[in-house]
Amino acid sequence: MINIDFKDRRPIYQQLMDSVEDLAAKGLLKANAQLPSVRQLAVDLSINPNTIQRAYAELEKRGVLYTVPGKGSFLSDNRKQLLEDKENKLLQALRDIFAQALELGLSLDDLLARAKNSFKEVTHD
Amino acid sequence: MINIDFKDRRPIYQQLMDSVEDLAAKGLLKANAQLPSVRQLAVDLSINPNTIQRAYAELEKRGVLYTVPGKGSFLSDNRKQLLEDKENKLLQALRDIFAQALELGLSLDDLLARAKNSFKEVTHD
Amino acid sequence: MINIDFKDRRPIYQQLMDSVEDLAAKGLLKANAQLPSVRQLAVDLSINPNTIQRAYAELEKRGVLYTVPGKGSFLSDNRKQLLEDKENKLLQALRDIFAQALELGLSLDDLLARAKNSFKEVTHD
Amino acid sequence: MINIDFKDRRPIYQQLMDSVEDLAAKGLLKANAQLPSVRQLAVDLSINPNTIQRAYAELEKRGVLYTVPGKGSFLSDNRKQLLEDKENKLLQALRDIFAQALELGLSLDDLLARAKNSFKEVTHD
DNA sequence: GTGGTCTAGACCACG
DNA sequence: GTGGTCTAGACCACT
Repeated sequence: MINIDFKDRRPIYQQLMDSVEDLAAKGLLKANAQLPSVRQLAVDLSINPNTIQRAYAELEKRGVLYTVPGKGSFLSDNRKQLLEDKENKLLQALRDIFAQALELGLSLDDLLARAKNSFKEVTHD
Repeated sequence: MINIDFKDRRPIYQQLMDSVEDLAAKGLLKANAQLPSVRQLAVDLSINPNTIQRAYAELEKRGVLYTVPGKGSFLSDNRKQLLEDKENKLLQALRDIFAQALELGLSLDDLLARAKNSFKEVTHD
Repeated sequence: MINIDFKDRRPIYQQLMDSVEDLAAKGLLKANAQLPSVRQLAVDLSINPNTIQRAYAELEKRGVLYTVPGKGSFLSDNRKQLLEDKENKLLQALRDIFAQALELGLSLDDLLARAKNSFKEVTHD
Repeated sequence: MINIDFKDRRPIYQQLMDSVEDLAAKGLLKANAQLPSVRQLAVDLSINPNTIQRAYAELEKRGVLYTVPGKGSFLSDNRKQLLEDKENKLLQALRDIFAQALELGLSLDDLLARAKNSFKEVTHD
């Protein structure tokens, strides 16, 4: 369910956070479900517990999960908010791309059409 | 022409490289035009000369510029190649966004339409 | 009467102690009234009996309640003392706030007036 | 300027954050001033660099400081915002106290008057 | 020199 | 068992 890519430039704790957020946003983890314990996940992923701890702590500050000391970590009930946030990020990323295309003098519609085509090819597998 | 943002997360040498590439891709710097000397740019931007040196060295390795010992650094004549590269990067970025939208169950057309709309509003200034 | 908030940062045994002390100070629990048994409360609140045990033990150490082996736990007759303690805590908290306001250069009277106003608004329900 | 109390219950990194925020809010540290380096402060306070690093990282996320990798950490220019935040925290703390006093049946004006009096005595030194 | 990440291992509080 | 904090020491990227 959670994969770490050691070749990825992003730090491990960041990859972890993204994984958990994705799982939550996609609904693969239900609200109030208990997450693997820091130590267990550390063993499973062959990662130092401190690194897991850091990811969980940041996710708690962001409201993605809540933690009950001595009991464990549990997913928050905010999938809707998560989805909204991710949607806004995608929108902002698109706008940034649009701006760059504009500056380079590229046709936006042409670019989008080509992106769609090559995307379909890839996902036809 | 070249601005450095110290609060930007990207390293300074990276920002420098991006700036030069952008200027070249947009045609604001012509082929074979002489670039500011390492020392001059270091003074202008209040940056360590080593940092400028690194950026120039990387850009030379990428073929964006060439250096004539004792004379200075000059822009290569490869605007076409640069534009193509940037276009491919944008396409790849779009495909990544498409994939994420798909995973989140968002409507791609809807997302694109909204991005276009909010983009137009912003750029109507 | 007693509520536990698992998302509260305070440990559960602490929340329990605070609840009992509050009920006693407010007079909602009379002197010598019998408290729920450890087992009963553990079931009611879905909490580990050890946690209840710890809270009761601490409360007994503080003189808030007394335990008759084989019969149960009963509230001590010290509401006056409890009230005084809580009052002193509030006074100390106020003094701390005053000190902080002073350090930040805020007007104490102004701050108090605004706190009163916004407090009244909230409690006018 | 920065003191750590090992008897304090608050974790060290938390004390550190509070200290820096206080210095910034009180204006004892000017905007864009460079903070001691992680390693230097670690030596000065006899604390592990990781702990300093953690405090600085959190302060950066809160916008209290910004960091230029390879150069150092610098105070952000947001004293006004900091002061406002601290003021709101004090207001909220006051409202909480008011609510508790109300529940205990204490006279708010009486409580405030006594707090003021005892506060003056202490600060008359 | 600077900050950022990670590991290993320890100790504490909580349930 | 759980999470939270801290130390020691290492390595990396950046200036």
